[in-house]
Amino acid sequence: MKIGELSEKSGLSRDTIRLYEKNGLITSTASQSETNNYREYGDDVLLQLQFVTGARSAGISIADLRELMNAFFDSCDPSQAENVLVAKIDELKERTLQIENVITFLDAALERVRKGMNET
Amino acid sequence: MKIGELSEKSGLSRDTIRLYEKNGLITSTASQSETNNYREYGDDVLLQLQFVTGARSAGISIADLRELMNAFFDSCDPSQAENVLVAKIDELKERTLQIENVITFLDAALERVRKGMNET
DNA sequence: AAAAACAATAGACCACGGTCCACGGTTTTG
DNA sequence: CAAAACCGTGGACCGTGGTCTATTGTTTTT
Repeated sequence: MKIGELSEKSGLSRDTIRLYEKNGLITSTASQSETNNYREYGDDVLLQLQFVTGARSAGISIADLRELMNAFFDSCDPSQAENVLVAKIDELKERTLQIENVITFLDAALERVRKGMNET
Repeated sequence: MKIGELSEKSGLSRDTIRLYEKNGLITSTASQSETNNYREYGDDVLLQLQFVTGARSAGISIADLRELMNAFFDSCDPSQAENVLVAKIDELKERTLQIENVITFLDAALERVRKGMNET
């Protein structure tokens, strides 16, 4: 499919898709026609974009994502890949801890607010 | 304490502390002396900064944090505060889901990489 | 063929979060 | 007192992630 359709299906703007591709998060196959240089995407790219979108909204940077992609697809140095993966997993677990910390705090605040409302 | 000491204890730069204060995440009491306008911070600010730092590293924006602070301290409209809190909590839970999603994916990738290494 | 819709590229632009710098004032130290 | 260390302010600056625009080229539609 071409970028417009992918944009439609993924919910991302064409610009964002091109940005992701430029940063190596997705790949377009060589264009079909000889007369244009339109990007052509396979269906798998849609799944990849869904993953990327989730990861981005989880706060993972594009650079990190690219590194992860490389670790995932690139078998040239498996022990290196393993290191990257382990490091990122740890980082993400740490992040969830922080978030849960904040949630706990907010829950307490919520409790407090609700009590205050009843007092009135 | 003055900003230098707070910077020392919090591990944040003076600039960052001023930025946070400008954005309403912390508050300094009026300066002691009449001749200067140095900021003066209470011990509680250190705790607040720790919270802010955790929240920031969890990917919560300064603007959101300010909103949360307002919801927390400001009792002028409790039901409004409650709404904000509930919304943010939901948002954070959603975020943890996304992160766990990514972790699962990375765990699978890790597994795969390790298998590949044994094959050799 | 002509118009409309789509695509590529480059570059400007934006918000965010944070750092750095230059300047001038204040306090502390020796 | 003099120098060093500290503080405040304003503005420039930077990287990140994304959007918008202008220009040009291609495909599709009528």
